[in-house]
Amino acid sequence: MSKKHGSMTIGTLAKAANMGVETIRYYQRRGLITEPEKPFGSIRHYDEQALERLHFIRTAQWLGFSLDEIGGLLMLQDGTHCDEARALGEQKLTSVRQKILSLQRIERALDELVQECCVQQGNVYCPLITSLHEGLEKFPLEERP
Amino acid sequence: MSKKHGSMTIGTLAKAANMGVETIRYYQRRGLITEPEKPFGSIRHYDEQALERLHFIRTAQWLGFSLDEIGGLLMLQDGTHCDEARALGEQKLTSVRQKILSLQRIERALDELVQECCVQQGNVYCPLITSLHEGLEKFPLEERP
DNA sequence: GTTATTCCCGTAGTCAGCTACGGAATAAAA
DNA sequence: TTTTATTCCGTAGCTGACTACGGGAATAAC
Repeated sequence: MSKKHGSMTIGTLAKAANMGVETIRYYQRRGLITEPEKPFGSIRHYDEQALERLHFIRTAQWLGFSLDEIGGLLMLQDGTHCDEARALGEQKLTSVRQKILSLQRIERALDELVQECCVQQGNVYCPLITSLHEGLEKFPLEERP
Repeated sequence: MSKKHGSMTIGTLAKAANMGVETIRYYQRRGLITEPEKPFGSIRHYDEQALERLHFIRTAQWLGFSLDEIGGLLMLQDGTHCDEARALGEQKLTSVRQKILSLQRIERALDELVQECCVQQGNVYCPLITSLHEGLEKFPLEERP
């Protein structure tokens, strides 16, 4: 914690990003973050950008993007492929919209179920479970990847 | 397709549930569905209940439950644990809602960016990714398991 | 009655996304 | 300066959710 941010070792970076060192190294191997050149001696140093990238990866991942997809997003970064970037961006936009729709359906389903579960106290059968059996059969099961 | 439903072989069950035989056998191994006793000869027979259970599993899975969680739900099935079931459902509901919000932000960002990307030809930096970084920094990163 | 499926069962492989191991080199703390 | 972290790097292992393989038994189709 002595150096200004802008020069973290992989360990401190990992701590800052709240993930393991090995995970970062794994992302490097996957090409998701670039391994900084190491100076004469030996140890590599990472800057704020790397941390941001890790945050980005985690968020995108949480949103349901695979590491490959995230790699695609990150490759748009150099700015020299604006066309491809736009294409990929549009593609992602479509998939994001689909995900939103799916999640909204899920939300409605779950919401209904939880409501029902509150109301019918003292029932022998939990309506959540029953609904999962009965009520959800009409839901589109096919749309999962 | 000769026997009345109530006596399916694993293959027909698989077909009815639209999944592979191996998947069903896998669920049996995981304890998600009980393996019916096999009569004298050799072949096991499955009834409607098994099919329902498979539907349940698939639906719950679609709702974002892991197989372990589904196992938990199935154990609550006796109806005496309605509270726990509700809690589990509410938990999922919360996380689904958060995901929707995040995705909607990403959607807006992507949308704007794709627009901008068209306009600003010849720019060195693609505004798409930059904004993805900025826009996402405020997101709740901590809530992932 | 002879093929051809289908079932049974165990084991093994796959894919994504990590996580751990081990041993040498280097940096930080005492 | 010695001890104690940390880093580096390759390789191997793990978890979740399947998916496939192989060989023998049982049943269905012709």
